[in-house]
Amino acid sequence: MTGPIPPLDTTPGALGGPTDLTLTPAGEGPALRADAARNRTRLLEAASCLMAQCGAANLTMEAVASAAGVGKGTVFRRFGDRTGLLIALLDHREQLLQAAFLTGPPPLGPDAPALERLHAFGPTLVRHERDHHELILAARTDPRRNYAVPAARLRHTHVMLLLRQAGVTGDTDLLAHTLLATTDAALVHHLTVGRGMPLERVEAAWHDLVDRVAGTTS
Amino acid sequence: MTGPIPPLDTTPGALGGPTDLTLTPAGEGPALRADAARNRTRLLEAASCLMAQCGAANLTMEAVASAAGVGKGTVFRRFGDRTGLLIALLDHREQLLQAAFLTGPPPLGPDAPALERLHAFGPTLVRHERDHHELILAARTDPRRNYAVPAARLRHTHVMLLLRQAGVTGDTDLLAHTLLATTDAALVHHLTVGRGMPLERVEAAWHDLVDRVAGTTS
DNA sequence: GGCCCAACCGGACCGAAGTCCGTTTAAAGT
DNA sequence: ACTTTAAACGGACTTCGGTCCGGTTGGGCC
Repeated sequence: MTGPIPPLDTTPGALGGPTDLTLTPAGEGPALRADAARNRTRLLEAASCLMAQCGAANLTMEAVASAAGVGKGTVFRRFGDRTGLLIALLDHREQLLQAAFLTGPPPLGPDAPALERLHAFGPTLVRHERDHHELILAARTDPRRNYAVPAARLRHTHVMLLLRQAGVTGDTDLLAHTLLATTDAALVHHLTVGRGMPLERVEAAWHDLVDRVAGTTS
Repeated sequence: MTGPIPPLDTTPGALGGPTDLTLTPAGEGPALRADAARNRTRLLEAASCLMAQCGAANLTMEAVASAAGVGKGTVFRRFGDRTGLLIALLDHREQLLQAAFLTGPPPLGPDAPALERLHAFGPTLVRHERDHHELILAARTDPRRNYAVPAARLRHTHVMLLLRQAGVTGDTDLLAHTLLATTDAALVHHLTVGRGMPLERVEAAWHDLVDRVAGTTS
């Protein structure tokens, strides 16, 4: 929290390419030393295992460290902080999602018309967020961080591109943010669990919103 | 975190009425004992003062306690946890905002047509969130909590009502959530600070979104 | 005015996040 | 194979949020 931020690599690809994250899933980090790489996977496995047992909220750094057979300092060196570790775990699970909408089959993948892909993207996201809401919410100590994370930027770029391909004019950048906001894990959790709303209604709202946004051309 | 939740009053009005929070700013708590009430205001003042000096992120419970001349246990008894204290501080600042759109002059207050009020509400919210973003973001440890807080519910109900009064049909409940999501402090901060976007553009996006949503009647 | 109990108070105590620094080691160059 | 150096390692240490429980006090009631 103090000092001018040490080297600190966090997750591989956390820094990403300079500005060209247009269509690549996630660039790998700058190559770790052999032992570091080994420990990294050990730590992620241990964390994943512990989380399955105790839940993401009860995951302690010390427990992860000793389960992986390393010291606590190592965990912090690798992931920066607790949130960094959780984000790394999350990133790993997001690879499948990214593959689905970047290179998968229609209607999500590139072989479908843009508007159709956009419609299909919402429910996919909502379900993904719901399935991992525990981890996602646990990883959200600093809200600012979520927008900076590569996975989030990728989603945003993707939606923005689809909007443009669908012929939507106007501020597609902010429209994409609006659309994505409706799939936020905290919101979905609040609606479905806290207020007992069926998931179908949330999905219907997505389709409705896409129609309202794409229907007119500003 | 364990146990079946003690009495724990948190902020006055934190619990709010059962379900009728339609138009009241915020009900007061169940009347504290004289010394408790005195300490409560002392604590809020001390916290507010310390925050001005060190920033919300560096506010420690112990510092607040000793600055107010009470023990640490007292702070936790009164506000439940750190987040509770921050929310109480925030609630205090929100009174003005609530007064403005519940009983204030047009175009925000009740003497203007619904659609006009809706248009005016966005920029007001965005500026409010930006002005207090430090406190707001610091208070957001558990994202689920933000939707349960009375101030958030009030905003939501307000927008939903305005939408209906403006003749918008469809799922106004979720549309209101969508609109409010675009004024989220973390998002606004990310856009304006992290990406250098002018505030006017965010406000323009609000107006555009209101038009797109209200333009068609589903 | 005096009694009683529920609510309040305080600060010792605990657990976990994050820091620090002396030691060890991978791997690149000679 | 040997040296060198930047990186990685580990665990003691600090700080802070949150809990606990014995002692104190406000205020309704007789």
